[in-house]
Amino acid sequence: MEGHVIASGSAEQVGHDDAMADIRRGPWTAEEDSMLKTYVTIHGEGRWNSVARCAGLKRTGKSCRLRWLNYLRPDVRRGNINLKEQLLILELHSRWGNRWSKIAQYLPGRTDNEIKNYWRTRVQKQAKQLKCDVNSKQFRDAMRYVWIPRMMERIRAASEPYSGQPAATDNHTAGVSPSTQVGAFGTDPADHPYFMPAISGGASSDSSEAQVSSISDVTECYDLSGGNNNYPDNPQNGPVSCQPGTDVQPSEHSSGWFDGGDSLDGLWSDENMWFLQQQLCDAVL
DNA sequence: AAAACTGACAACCGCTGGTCC
DNA sequence: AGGACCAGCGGTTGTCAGTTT
Repeated sequence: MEGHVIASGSAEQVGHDDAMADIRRGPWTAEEDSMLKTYVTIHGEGRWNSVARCAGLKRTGKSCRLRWLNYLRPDVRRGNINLKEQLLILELHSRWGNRWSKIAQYLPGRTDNEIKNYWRTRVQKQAKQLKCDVNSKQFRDAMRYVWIPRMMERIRAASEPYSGQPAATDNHTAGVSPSTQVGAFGTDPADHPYFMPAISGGASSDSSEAQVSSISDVTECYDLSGGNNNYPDNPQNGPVSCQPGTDVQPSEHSSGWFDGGDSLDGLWSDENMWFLQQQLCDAVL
């Protein structure tokens, strides 16, 4: 769809010239993308207002910056967020809350906008299904006791190509009963071989600051790694990133539950939901 | 086949903090 | 000191493709 032109500037950063007179809004065209990309490639990022002006774009500097960072930047990754990335997002969000840009720093190629959208569309949806708030203790427990352990189990299974069970086969399809597949992790996170200390620390606290371990604990303990040091806070011991080359990918024979969307659906089957609600009720009582 | 609904994602908005003059 | 400008952040909305009815 073509973007439209507005007659007057928005309140944001009202400029001192009349460039605001015909600012385009809405979806970017291929031509605009090309103009912006060419300009930034030659002149570099920054000074977005002048980028917009000098590149001949009838956009705000803000809009140019956003388009570049979220879409045109060469290293931006597109496509489904894989399990490792999902796990990292859950972990980092449990620590920092809605600090999307900070979280995005640990997922190279992913933008804060993408992570924010993931959280809103996938994670909040599950909270809604459980009839609890995404920030509630109940939902955090659900993540801790079921969601994250299952994700880690899947990642582990995928990293062991043939250890008795196909790496990319859901327990449903593998014929494991619902009660077994969930119950195998127990109700005590400490029972679980992949229990995450970082998250357990805040178990009884609503404070996201409470008893958190270093980021490196998470990935070092569970070896999500592919070996990468691209971490702003801790370049030497930072968490292992989700580089394209180290993604957990479905095998040729997989049923595809490693693509972003399916993985969550599998985790939140009716049986799992029932189990979760039972657990949550028990926890409350 | 078409309308209604839903989910995913792109884009915008308001606000905040930093820098410069 | 304080105003103007700017970059960046997080929340929200708009759009569109896919799905369901």
